Amino acid sequence: MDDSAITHLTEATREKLRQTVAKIERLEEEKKEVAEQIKEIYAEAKAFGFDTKALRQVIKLRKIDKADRDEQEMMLETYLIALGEE
Amino acid sequence: MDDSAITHLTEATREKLRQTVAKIERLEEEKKEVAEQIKEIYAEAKAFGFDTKALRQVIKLRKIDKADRDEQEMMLETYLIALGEE
Amino acid sequence: MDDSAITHLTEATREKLRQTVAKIERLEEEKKEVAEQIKEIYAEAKAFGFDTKALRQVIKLRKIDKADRDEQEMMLETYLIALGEE
Amino acid sequence: MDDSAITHLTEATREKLRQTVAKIERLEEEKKEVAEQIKEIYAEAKAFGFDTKALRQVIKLRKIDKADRDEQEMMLETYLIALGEE
DNA sequence: GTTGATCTTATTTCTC
DNA sequence: GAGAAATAAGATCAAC
Repeated sequence: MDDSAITHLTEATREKLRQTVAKIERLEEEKKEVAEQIKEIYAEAKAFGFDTKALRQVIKLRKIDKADRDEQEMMLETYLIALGEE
Repeated sequence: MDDSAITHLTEATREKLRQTVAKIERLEEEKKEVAEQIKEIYAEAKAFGFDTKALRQVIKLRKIDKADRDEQEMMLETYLIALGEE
Repeated sequence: MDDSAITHLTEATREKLRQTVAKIERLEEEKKEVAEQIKEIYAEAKAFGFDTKALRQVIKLRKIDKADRDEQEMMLETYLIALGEE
Repeated sequence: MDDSAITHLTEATREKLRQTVAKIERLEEEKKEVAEQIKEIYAEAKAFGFDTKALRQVIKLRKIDKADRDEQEMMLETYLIALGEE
């Protein structure tokens, strides 16, 4: 960050900026960690013998379903059965 | 994933599948929440008067800088080994 | 894309489609050739005794540096406008 | 590039290294340009009224086909007809 | 309402 | 062949 560029910001504004950047970077770090945990789950599932491509499809279908349950009834039923839920 | 493929999973395997799906969905929920928090920070910053486009650039630049710094740490050593010399 | 959808395209449109597909395929072929040339350069470098892993890092670092420089050019100006100051 | 790190390379080797890096960077630039040209073709096709999603599928199918012609005969016939080729 | 930007997912590619 | 990285594709959302 180039000091000369922000010299004429008030100290309060500069402080606000610093905090904002810090918060965003911390949250992005968190997000990254969660994303890595998800990858780990998929890796474990694969090691266990699941087809991760199919697994991803299931997740996606269930996600669509949550938003759109009414229009997708047949599909819903299909994958609920697939997951062994009745 | 088709019905016939699933039907003869053992109950243990089906249980494992259920747990895997549940874990992934929970983590994706977490990730989504963090993403929303990030959006909120940007919204607040905008309300405060910051230019969010520029703010995003700052974040991005700092990320590049960090990658750059990390890489440069490895680099002196690497160059020597790397360029065919010891 | 289904048959019935295509059948009643005009000949002019079909010709346009053919040309479009041909152009894309030619360009993808070109891209593939260039990628192969890059691989060859790395292979030659390796044969010459260079450590290709390090070479790749050099290329990558220079790319980051370039992105960094480009971004920094925009940055002074951007910061000022950006951070809510004129 | 840190001079002190490569000082003890012979001038010939350094020159070779420079040329290698330059060649790779030039080729990567070329590759990038070709990729941009492909994007342009898709943009033009879209402006013309083609469904780019379908277009991408056609390209993909034809690519698979090239590698795998025998196993894909019915599919092949379908999209050859679709493209108006007999 | 359409382009543009961002973010995420998916596929491919490369290396080990 | 498996894991990581690069590239491409698709989806989403804001801005003009």
